[in-house]
Amino acid sequence: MSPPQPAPPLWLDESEMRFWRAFIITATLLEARLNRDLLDRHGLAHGDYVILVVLSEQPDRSMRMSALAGVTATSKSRLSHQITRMERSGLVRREVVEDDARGVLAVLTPRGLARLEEAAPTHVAGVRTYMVDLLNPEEREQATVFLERALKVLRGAEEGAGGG
Amino acid sequence: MSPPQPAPPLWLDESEMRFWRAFIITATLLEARLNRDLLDRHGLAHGDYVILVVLSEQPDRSMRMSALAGVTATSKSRLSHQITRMERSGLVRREVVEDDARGVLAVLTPRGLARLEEAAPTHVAGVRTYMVDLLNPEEREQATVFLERALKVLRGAEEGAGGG
DNA sequence: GAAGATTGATAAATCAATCTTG
DNA sequence: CAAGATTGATTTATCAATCTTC
Repeated sequence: MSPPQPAPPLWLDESEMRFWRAFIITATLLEARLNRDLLDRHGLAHGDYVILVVLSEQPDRSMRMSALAGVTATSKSRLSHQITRMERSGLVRREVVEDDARGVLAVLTPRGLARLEEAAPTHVAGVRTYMVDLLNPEEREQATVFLERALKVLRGAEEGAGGG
Repeated sequence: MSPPQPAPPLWLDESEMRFWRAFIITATLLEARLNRDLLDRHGLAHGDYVILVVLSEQPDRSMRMSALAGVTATSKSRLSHQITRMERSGLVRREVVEDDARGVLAVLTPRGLARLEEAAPTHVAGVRTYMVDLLNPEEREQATVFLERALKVLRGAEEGAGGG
């Protein structure tokens, strides 16, 4: 047993609160803004865009459903519905995995790739304007270190509470 | 007219991309985790919790709908539906504004306050564990400065594209 | 007619249950 | 029976239209 530690305060002080609010509101507004820009100019939701990007980066332009869900931080159920919609729009197609008939591959279609390339400049411009341009490289590096630390903690916390 | 500026690159480099992904995925997972913790332990959605907090901080424990929508970064339509649900659960009530019969006040009820106080420790613990504890005060201050800069840009970008 | 807010219809996300293969 | 994924029912979010008051 370790000696008794002072418990963390039960409330956030003003500085902590300011930080916390800035983070959560910024994240909310940012996602909404990128989503709106993509939707208005290219008829593509931000969520769909992310999936297209991830698939496009794979050597075979495809990924298993569960892996895709993990990378994009969405539930398997939600991803399944989403891929169904994207399939209907011809952006991706499903394919059964060789050697494991349980597995399903989401595959980027030529049409999906074309739509991605069309929308990418809008997205990149948004990411620059609302985020990247507001930090110099050193600050960005620091921020990334912090965010990846948080990511690690959050990924750890995911275990134990099922990801539906 | 200013002299021609070099255009920003059309793509994100690896460092920018890493930063961007870390941000968006962290934000997604964080909101999901806080939501889940509150829901599982207190039957309260994170969105509802935020509204309760904001109202509780007002001198008269109330706020106009449009102001509340602005502060919490949600659309007026969405807020209206949400307040209706919260009203049904007895967490808030609506009240007409004096001197402007168009205005509606969302008012925190005693029951809403009780539920907030009950849930707060869970939320605070989460915010500490997943965010605040991962930065020292100086880093946090820097991060806040950046986030508030982003917030300003995003709030500016909101104008011109209506908020439902 | 603009500001403040709500409504009802459609679309998307969540939850619990299910199906198939390993 | 666990892993991978889907389905259908319910809940929540979004969109366009509307209503009332200034």
